[in-house]
Amino acid sequence: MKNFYCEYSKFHVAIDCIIFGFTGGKLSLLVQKRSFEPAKGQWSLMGGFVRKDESIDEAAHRILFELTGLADLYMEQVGTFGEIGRDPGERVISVAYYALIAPEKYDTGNIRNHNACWMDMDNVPKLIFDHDDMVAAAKRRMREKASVSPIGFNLLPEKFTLSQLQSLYEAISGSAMDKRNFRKKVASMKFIGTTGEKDKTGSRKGAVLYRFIKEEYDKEPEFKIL
Amino acid sequence: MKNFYCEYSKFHVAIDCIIFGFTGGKLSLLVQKRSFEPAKGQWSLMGGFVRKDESIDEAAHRILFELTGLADLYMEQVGTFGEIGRDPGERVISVAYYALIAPEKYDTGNIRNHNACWMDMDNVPKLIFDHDDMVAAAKRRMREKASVSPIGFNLLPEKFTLSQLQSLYEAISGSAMDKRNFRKKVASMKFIGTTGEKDKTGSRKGAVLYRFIKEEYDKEPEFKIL
DNA sequence: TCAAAAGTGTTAAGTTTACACCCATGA
DNA sequence: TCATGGGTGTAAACTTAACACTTTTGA
Repeated sequence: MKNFYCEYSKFHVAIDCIIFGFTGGKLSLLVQKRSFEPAKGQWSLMGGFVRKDESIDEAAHRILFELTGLADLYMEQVGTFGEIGRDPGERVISVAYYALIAPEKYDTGNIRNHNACWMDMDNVPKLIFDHDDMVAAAKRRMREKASVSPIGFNLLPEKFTLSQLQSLYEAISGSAMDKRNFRKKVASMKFIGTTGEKDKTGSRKGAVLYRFIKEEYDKEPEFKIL
Repeated sequence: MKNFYCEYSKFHVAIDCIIFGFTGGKLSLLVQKRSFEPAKGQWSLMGGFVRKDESIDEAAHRILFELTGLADLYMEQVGTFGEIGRDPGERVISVAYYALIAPEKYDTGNIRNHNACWMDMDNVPKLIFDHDDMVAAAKRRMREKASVSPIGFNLLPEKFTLSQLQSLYEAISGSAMDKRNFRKKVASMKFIGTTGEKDKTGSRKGAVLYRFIKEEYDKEPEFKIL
């Protein structure tokens, strides 16, 4: 026997990316008008096929880079979707990843080139195949992770106000929070510190700008919000 | 263009199963001596390749059935492992699933036929390839899920004592619990009810046997232990 | 009769929730 | 001067954690 494996079937393996953004107090999703058959012209997640010379994580980063021009996005695998008929074109097994992208990093030009656009999270059109399931799974996973790990900062600009931070977590959890209780909790987190600067764009009074201090978090990596 | 997909690479896709058991107050793992190259004779997870005519979930159930003879095990996908050199034989992308198996269901004969055996959880030998990573990920996922959903009962016999239940959750969480606090919590869960029977094997006095009442749980599906 | 596991309540500490007003500023 | 978002503390409700002795019974 030269190679035990060769008698088994091989499959196309794809990556699909659920790309979350946050602007104007709302979560949004980056979706794409599909430019090839099957389902050409319909809305879908950004995706692509895994190549021989890359791991699946590398493939996910490459695909995301092609669309956004950004190489260092926070990404996490959600799960793999392998129903037989999920892609009517041909059997494809697809690994879903979610990514978090900060508004300051949006490269509108690059995104437009790919027929992609941001859609308000609770107003996403019907997507092709099982992409709606992928989005649902990604939301669930992202929410769980965000409640227990400081990944949310990847959705905010480097410097942010406490009101922004609160509205982010309200959007993630889908429920309103008490301002004073929220600020009390933030005050107890040494890894969220003031920059000394003020943001005057959001109010007449101006709000203090805070930042996430990774070095502090790494000293004592505990996080619990929501 | 006849088929847009055909220019892309195809991959072997495998399933690897992390099979958890619980006996004698300890979690255990079902591992297998590999009967083919590469890495023949070394310890590995139970696995197999996905076939053309089945979804990946179906493949996972099939593989588990071949080993255990059981069709209705609790299973959940952990994640997909796709590093290029993870299998030195050939490029294989592998989807890991964990399964929970109750001691009363152990079919020792069938398991032996597959060169498989139960290993005490914190005494598992070094496994091939990235199987140790898979086990670590599965443990993490199983613990998280078990703390918030009543999947643990899949590791117990139909009828169990409160001491058994407590030692299960101690094993899952890796930390001791207070007996009175634990029983208080259990008492507040309407979906854990007494059977009226007693188990005399574990002590002279005998302990009341309880059971998980799915119908009750479904009425008000909330669970929080640990 | 005694060893071994089963069973049983109370209190203190900590956490979470609810709640309302003053401040600073630019228009 | 006033409309707008920014900022601040306290008390009650609830949850969690700590803790030790009595019961039953087979060997």
